[in-house]
Amino acid sequence: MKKVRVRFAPSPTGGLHLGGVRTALFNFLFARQHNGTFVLRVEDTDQNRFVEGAEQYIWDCLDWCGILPDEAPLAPGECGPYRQSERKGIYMQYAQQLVDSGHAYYAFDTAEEIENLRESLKAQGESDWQYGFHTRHRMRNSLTMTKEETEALLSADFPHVIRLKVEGNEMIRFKDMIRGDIEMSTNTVDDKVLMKADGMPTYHLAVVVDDYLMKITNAFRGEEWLPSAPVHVLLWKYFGWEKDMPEWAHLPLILKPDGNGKLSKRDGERLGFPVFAMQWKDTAGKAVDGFKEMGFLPEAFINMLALLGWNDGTEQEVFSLEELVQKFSMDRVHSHGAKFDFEKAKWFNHEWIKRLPSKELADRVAPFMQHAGIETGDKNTFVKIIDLVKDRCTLLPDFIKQAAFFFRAPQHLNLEAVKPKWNDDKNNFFVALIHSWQMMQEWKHDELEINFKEIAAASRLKPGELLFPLRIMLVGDKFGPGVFDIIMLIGKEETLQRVSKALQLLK
RNA sequence: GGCGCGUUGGUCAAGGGGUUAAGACGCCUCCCUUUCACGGAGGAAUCACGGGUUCGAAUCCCGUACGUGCUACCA
Repeated sequence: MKKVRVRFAPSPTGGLHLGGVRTALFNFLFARQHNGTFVLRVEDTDQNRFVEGAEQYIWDCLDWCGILPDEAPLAPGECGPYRQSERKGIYMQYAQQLVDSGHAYYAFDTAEEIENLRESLKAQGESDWQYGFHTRHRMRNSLTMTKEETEALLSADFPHVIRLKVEGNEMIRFKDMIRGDIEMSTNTVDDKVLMKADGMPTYHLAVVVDDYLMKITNAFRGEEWLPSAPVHVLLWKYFGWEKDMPEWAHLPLILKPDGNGKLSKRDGERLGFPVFAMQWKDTAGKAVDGFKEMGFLPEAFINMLALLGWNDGTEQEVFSLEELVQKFSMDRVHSHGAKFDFEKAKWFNHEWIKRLPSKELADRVAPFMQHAGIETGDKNTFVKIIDLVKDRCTLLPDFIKQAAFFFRAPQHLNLEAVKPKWNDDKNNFFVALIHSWQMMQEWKHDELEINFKEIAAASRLKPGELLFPLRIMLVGDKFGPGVFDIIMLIGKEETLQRVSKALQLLK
């Protein structure tokens, strides 16, 4: 049995999309599960689309998610280099091999010529033109020219590409781990360009050569690649590497929440949710926040992504990375796309906030608090606060509102909620309460509560109708954990100060 | 247009011939809590449509419709 090797092969062209992270995740899970190797290969063969910093960014995203690869440009292994631009020199010989064996040919048609031809045919109502087995004989290529003519053009460095020569009327069959047997006719696949005029390989040549050279055993990619899979299968065959061809798995698409179609960055902006894992700054300096900045825990992000197109068949929905490694299986991945549901994504985060130990959570929350100008101070106290409010927080920034009043008196008191039922009796109660609490030797939860109830009873008022105003005085509004829990944490001095101040305002 | 892939509630989905068609999110109604949450109980699907096969079909087969992807010297 061959050692499992998988690769995530993104193009460094911008922010890392949800779907990309999921592909990386499935690769990671599969590799870990089979004690295999997870490779990150950067597919930067398109020099026009190359974006500075995108590669480091991809690494950072995977790092944040906790699914770093074993081999990558930044962590070289045996099969480097891991950037296709740096492998430029090795593709030509393989393309040449195909030319020599008659499976590829030189084509000298310029992009303009082809475009013009396509346009004119379109005008005649022939819209499905493609450079292929029934048209290649009308074009300028080494199949239609004499050997001498071809040689002359080549030695004169006339711009050219190398195209795959796809024979017609052949059925290509291959197995997809998710969809089972797939069958397609070569009649619908065109003579794909293998080597571009700039000397770079196209995706088609590069994936096959690199997957072979990197000994990839399982190739996972998005469903949008399915139509060109025959090209790749053909390439594996023409190279004579058929027995080493990886097992394919074409992952279902992640669709936009409304309507249909692939989820795009624009949808996120339009509907108000992130699409990238982490913040991406484009070359113009415009930044788009990702799940991280939005306050997602990587545990939740990964969990949510795993369940987008996969489930283990039980009712379990919350999985840790370790559990996913254990339970993930490609044959339970769906063959149809799923609409992205941001509400459900938030639910996953809420679940993870509730589950993560408060001590751990505190470290994740602290940066958000600091960003809001709140110093979290003593860690033990902060952990207690986190423990008290975490049920109420869905995204990490929610902690700012839910916990701020522990650190500073509320800026604004929602007295409107209290005033309608405010009266002298209540006022007198609080005056008595302040007096009594000032005398307290020890500041203990149960004793404070007992004392509170005693004074209430003496004032012939129900504790409930007094607890509510007290909450407003301490928190500023109608939310937060138990009033006495709050009192314990903010302490005697602060408690009495807030109550006194509120009483002034209520006069 | 051609080719591929797909189609169970608003969304994610379990289900692989016989079930009252799970569960989750969201929504709605209650309970708990005189806050907000958490927690708990409940409510809502003629399984795209039409034909078959079968004693019996969400499940198998064939059509149709619809959706989506690809159809670049982009990946």
